[in-house]
Parts: sequence; structure tokens; C-alpha cells
Amino acid sequence: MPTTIKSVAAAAGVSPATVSRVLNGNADVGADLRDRVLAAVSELGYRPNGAARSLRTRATLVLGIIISDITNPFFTALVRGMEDAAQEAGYSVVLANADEDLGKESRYLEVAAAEQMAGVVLSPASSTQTRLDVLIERNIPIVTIDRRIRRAQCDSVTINNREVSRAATAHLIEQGCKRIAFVAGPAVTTTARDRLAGYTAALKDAGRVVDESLIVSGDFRIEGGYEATRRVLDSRRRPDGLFISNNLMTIGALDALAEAELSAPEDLAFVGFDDVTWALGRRAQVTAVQQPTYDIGRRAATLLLARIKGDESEPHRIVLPAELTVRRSSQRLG
Amino acid sequence: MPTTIKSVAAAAGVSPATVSRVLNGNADVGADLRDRVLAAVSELGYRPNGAARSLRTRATLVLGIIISDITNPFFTALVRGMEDAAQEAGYSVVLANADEDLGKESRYLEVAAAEQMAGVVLSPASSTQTRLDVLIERNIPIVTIDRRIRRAQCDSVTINNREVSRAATAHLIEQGCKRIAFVAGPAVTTTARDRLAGYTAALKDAGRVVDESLIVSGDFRIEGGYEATRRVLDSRRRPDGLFISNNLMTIGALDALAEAELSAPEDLAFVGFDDVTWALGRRAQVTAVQQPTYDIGRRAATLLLARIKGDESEPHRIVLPAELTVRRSSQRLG
DNA sequence: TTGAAAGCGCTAACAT
DNA sequence: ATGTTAGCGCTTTCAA
Repeated sequence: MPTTIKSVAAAAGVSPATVSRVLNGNADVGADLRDRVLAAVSELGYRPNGAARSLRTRATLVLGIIISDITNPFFTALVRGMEDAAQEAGYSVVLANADEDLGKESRYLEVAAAEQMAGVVLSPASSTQTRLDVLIERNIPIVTIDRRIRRAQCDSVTINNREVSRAATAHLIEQGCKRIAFVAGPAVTTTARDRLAGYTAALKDAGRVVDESLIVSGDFRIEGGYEATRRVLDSRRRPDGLFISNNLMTIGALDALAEAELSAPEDLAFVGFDDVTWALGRRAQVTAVQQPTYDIGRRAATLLLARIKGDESEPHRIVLPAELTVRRSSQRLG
Repeated sequence: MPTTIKSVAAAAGVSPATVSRVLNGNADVGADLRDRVLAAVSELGYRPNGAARSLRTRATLVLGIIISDITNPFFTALVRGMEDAAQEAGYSVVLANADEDLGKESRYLEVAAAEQMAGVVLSPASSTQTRLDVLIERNIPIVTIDRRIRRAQCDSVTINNREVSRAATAHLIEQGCKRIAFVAGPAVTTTARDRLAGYTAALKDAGRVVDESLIVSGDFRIEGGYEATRRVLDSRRRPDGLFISNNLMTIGALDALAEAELSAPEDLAFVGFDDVTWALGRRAQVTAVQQPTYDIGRRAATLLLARIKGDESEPHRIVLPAELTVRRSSQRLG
């Protein structure tokens, strides 16, 4: 039988209300009473019952983050940023893994609602089918990260996907590549579509025609990157440039390259996405788009906390800059 | 204003108790009433208030898992196993990242207590200092994974660390290695100590003396593995065998090897820990200890669910078998 | 400044 | 089989 606010009150010789006031600091309490309460609290090891509190206040001090792939370090790094901001504000963060599965995703959205989380950060599995309504009808604020929801009235933190992909592709063009292949992600995500749009934009900028046979689709996972790259390498006319549109697929692509006994930049110029040093170590000199991962999480948490505090302004769509870091794998000139 | 059980009851023309009974299936309800209730539930989009329910029942349908490093795919794979078992039993899983930090860890243990989670799976940051009491005093069952707590009365799921490390070291001895270096983990974890014990046991089995200068300590992270390996490679007499005791450090070690322009097995025989294909792809022919990661998570969840159901038997200490998978990196003979 | 009392939404004991 | 009622532990009016 855990200690309750009543037992603390009894021990301190005050009313439960006073204990509550001391603990939450909402109202002034005389110094002597406060000390007695605090003493009783630590004496008894009292810890407030979260359920009772949130039943009363209709909110917890917990933020949720629902990510689409827990095995992807991009998302886990993001969690770090979110946690740091949350903790500074007295909130805890719990995570759930939707696994790119709409069913799991809505189950966790319902958990967030049932647990009355204060707010939720989400990388939606789909830009159209994600069931935000579950949270919206309960007034639980949402921030989407990495991806956006179409026509949704909610904050988002993304990167300049289109521009940076365009820059990456332009870089390959500058390196003299004539046939640049693109490994795309699942078209249900805005991220995948924006990156593809950047790729085609760069080609058009350079007056090229888009060769559909050079665009292959992956699933944002290692295996998908491997398969897609194999497919494009096997094609009749092999590309001389390769741009992979996410981090896990970058790993898979390098794998396919090695298997085909091709190396970058000698056999083709290679540009990946995201930091892959967690996987390959620093020796892999891979040109890649660098995302401000930690900051994405931090900004998302900041937005969320503002909404929790009652910010009712128009949805913010934060777009953080990602940049191309040129390393050896793409340099065919000079 | 979300719908409550009362409004559903009113809409269906029954009492709140009946709605509760239908939803929880604890008692028999006439078919006609049940249908009316179910209709009202879906009509109104009713979703029970978790706080109210857990205030009443003193338990949620949420399991927590507190892991020591969210960026380590070993732990995230484990979460998958846990989730699958939990969902089958109608539970959800939320995750928290303690980051090998005792402070964060106890904060999350307190969150688990305050949120009245039904049970918690934990990879403890320390075998002696972890504050399990917070949960124990609230009768929240705990299962530790990957690591154990000394003298703790709780279930654990680990692998046969000592035996498998001994086998891995014996394998290196069989390959003709005379000077086998060992990159150890933080000694606060039972895992690190057990693996080290296996290494020294194998040397003693072979009648060798343990050369302390061949044992270097890492932190179970990539960078630590890199540093430790560099240190051991820089030593006066370079080892001809290398055994790395966790997955992230294995990545770092391979990095250090490549930087020193050494390759396995030509320059030394190499054995790592865990699956690293997520990082290096399948082309890296790395001999390594394979852990049944998914099963660890699954078994942990199963144990936890049994305790939640009231199992009061003696603590179970499940030890799952890990095995050495021999690949190219360690084969110096034949 | 402090206490008394009501009530958040739900479930379980009791009554019918 | 179904309804009535009490109460989980907390916060927050309202009164003093």
C-alpha cells in the first residue's frame, strides 16, 4: 500500500490540500507548514499517484514520441534532442515504435490519448492516413517530425528536403555524371516525395531529361537499399552517379556496390543521406546529406511544450537546413 | 470534452456499470444490451480514460522498457520481441532511454511508478546501484535483461555470457593465436564482467597466463571500441587475435583496424559480438557471437506478464544460449 | 494562509 | 443479468 497524500497530511498535521499546494507550488503556504510537509514527504518516501493527478488535471507530465522505425539511428538520435528539451521543462519522454505500420501507429496514438499524454511527437507512417483525430479530439497537441501530414493543422519540424536533394544531385552533375540513378523511399511519405522532387528539379535545371529507368524505389531500410541498388546496377547501362535518399538505404547500397566489386568514386560517384559513421566508422569517406538530427528533436519538443502551455497560434512549419558534406565517394574531378 | 462512460450509458439506455462490463468482459451481459452498448461506443467514438481506470484498478495496460542505450540496435531489436509478446496479451509497450546514466534511470523508474505501469523491463545501468525499490514498493514487477542485479529478487533474461566468451576465446586459441587481446566493457555491468571471465577462463583452460596488458576497457560504444583497439594495436607487441565484447565496440574496432591498415584474418584473427550486419552489411565477414536478441525481449515480456497475472514463484533466471558464428575474419588456418 | 468538500471517470461490491 | 453506490488519490473551488 503506497503512501498517499492523506497519509502525508496526517504525518505533517495539515490538510491534504496543503500538501498538494506545497508540492505544486501553486499557492502560498506558510514556511513552517511547508517545512513540515516536506519533511513528511521525504520521511514517508511519498510519490504522487500520476493516475489520480491526471484524472483530476486531465494531463500528465509525459510526452510521447511515436517513431516509424526504432532500428533507424536517425530517429533514435532525434529522441535524444527531444528528451533534453523535455527534461529541462520537467517532462519525461516515452517512446513507441510504429514500425511504419499504420495499425500499430494508431494503436499507439490511442495509448497516448488513453494515458492523457501532454503532447505527442510523431513521424507519421502516411501523409494522408495517419489518425491524428484521436489526439485532436482530446486536445493533445501534436508535432510531426521528418514528415508532414497533408492538410493537417499541426506543427511540423522537417528539413529542406527538396533543396538539399537538388544540391546533392547538382553536385553529381558537376562531377561530370551523365547517368545519375536515384534510390527513392516510399511515396506515402512527404520526405520521399520531396527528395525525389529535388532530384528531378536538379536534372531539369541542367537541361536534362529525367530517365525513369534510373529511379528505383526502396523502403527506407537496409535491405530495400540493397535490392534497389542491385537493380539499378544490373541495368543494361550502368549509372555513373548514385544518390541514395536515406541513411539505412545508404548502408544497403554500399553493400550492393561492394558485392558488385565497384567502388566509389572510381566506378561511380556516390552520395548518401545522413550520418552513417555509426555504421561504417569514419573510414568510409561517404559524401552525404547531413541532417541536424538532434536539433529536429529539440525543436519539436520546444514547439510541443509551447502548445501545452496554451499557444494557440497558427501551425508552425519549421524547416531546418540540411547540408551536403562532400567527401571522397563523390569526387571524380580534381 | 471527450465522451465518458456515462454518456455512453445514457446513449445506450443502460447503466455505466453495464458499459464497463461489456467493455471488460468480466461479467455476463445480455446480448441485446451488449449490442446497444457496442453501438453507442462506436457511435460516440468512446475511448476509456486510462487515468480513471488505473486509479481504480491500480494498474495500466502499459509495460515499460528502460534501456541503457537507445542508439544500440541490440536493445532496439529486443524491443521488437517484447512488443510482439505484449501486444498478444493486450498490452502496449513504451520505451525510455536511460543512456547508461543512473540519474536518468531512476527518473524513469519513478515515471513508471507514477504512471503505474503494469510491469517494467530494464537493462540496469549498474548491478548494485539501480533503484529497483521504487518499483518494488509499489508491487510493480521487474525483469532485467542483458544484465542482472546483484542479490535482487527479480526475474532476469540474459545469455550465457561466460560460456560463449570462453568458446570465442578458445576458437582464437585453436586458430593458433598466441597473443589474444580483449576489449572489455564497463565493469559495473554483470555482462562485461561475465564476458571477461569467459576470456580468462579460456586462457587458463589452455594453460596460458593472462597478460593484463592485453585487456583494455571500453564503454560499450563505438568510440570506446575504437579507442581501446587503437591502444592495444599501438602496444609494443601487437596481438595476433582480438576479441571485442560488444556490438558497438566491434564497429569501432573494425574502424581502428582499417585505419591501421590491418585486415582480418590476414594480420590478426578477429572475433566480434552480436550481429553487425545492420552496420556493415553482409560483406563484412565477421566472426561473432550471435545473441538471440528478439527472443530475449520476448521471454522478458512473457515473464513479466506472468508476474502481472500474479505468479509469485521464486525469481526465474533465464539464460538463453548465444553461439559463435565463425566467418572469415577469424580463420587463420585451413 | 489554511481546511473542508466536491468531483475527475472508472470499476467492483452490493443489492435487486 | 442489471442498476445503484461508493471510492480510488488527487486538485481546486469555496469558506473561514
